Amino acid sequence: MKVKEIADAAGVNPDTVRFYTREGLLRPVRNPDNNYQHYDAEDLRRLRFARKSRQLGFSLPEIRQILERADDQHSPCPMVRDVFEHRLAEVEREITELQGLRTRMISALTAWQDMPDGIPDGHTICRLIEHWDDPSAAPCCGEQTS
Amino acid sequence: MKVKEIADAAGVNPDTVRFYTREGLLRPVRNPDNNYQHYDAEDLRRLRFARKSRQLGFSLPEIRQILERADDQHSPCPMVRDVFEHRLAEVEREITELQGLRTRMISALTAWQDMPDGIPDGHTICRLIEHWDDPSAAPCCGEQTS
DNA sequence: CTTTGACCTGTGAGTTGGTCATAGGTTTTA
DNA sequence: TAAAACCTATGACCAACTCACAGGTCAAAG
Repeated sequence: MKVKEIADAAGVNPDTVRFYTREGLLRPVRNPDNNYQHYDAEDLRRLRFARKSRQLGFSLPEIRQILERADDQHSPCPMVRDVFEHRLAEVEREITELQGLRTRMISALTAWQDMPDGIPDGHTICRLIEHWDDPSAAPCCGEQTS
Repeated sequence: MKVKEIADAAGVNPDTVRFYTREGLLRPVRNPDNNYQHYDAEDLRRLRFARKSRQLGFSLPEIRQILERADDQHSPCPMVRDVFEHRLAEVEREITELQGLRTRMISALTAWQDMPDGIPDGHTICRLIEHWDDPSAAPCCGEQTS
């Protein structure tokens, strides 16, 4: 298969195939006549696997690691379970964070209904935002939230 | 105030101050003697405003737009309300998506408890992932989910 | 007076996972 | 035979910073 063929077969952009090849996830053979890359069924399996893994939140280095372990005839699955559980915890943390943000935004919108728009007066840019209370900000001195 | 002073006052990295300055969010005056930037109380207000806006999910171009409107003595608040409501909808969409992912991950982990690890056999890399069912994938031909 | 340390400057690179543009070579189709 | 569709490699671009580098400035301590 040539680049566009494998890309279509997996439903991705041809540039993604080239990118994954550069990253070492796919390993085509090169035709010396025309310098084209040639992908086989194994590459397609790897590509589909990589895409599924991406949907599950794995990073490209993690995926490459899994593929390399599989190449060595080791079962990558225990590792997959491990990374997967970490990823699940992260997803849950993100959900909690977003829900907190959502709650704060809704209460801010409610509070704003009663506030006039106002013209910037040199001390206040937009009181909607400046008077918005951020509970996640440290209430104490010299914070560096980054 | 010099860079580090305003950065400390707002609890951010000095490089962030320089970055925001390059981006036009802050407008210090330059001391011709030593070529240093000099920030005043207005810049500190703008910086704090920008950081609060970032926490609320505004992008830097949006923040710059709000600040420019405030400079022109127009009230940016109606615009803020507008962008804010869009942002809220987006946050809720993200929450829904992450919750769906979480559900699928948990059911996958449960299903995996009963599956053997297996050694890669040239057809399967890791059946944990390859046999994971993605309900968000289009069931039909030639998808391009990008 | 000099040195040390903390600060300042601008520029450029790195982060993540691709996507797009460009310029030039090849193959297929009309 | 010429145009369309493909291939190649390289590098820029997205967001919002962060960090590294090389060189200039300044305050206090020795």
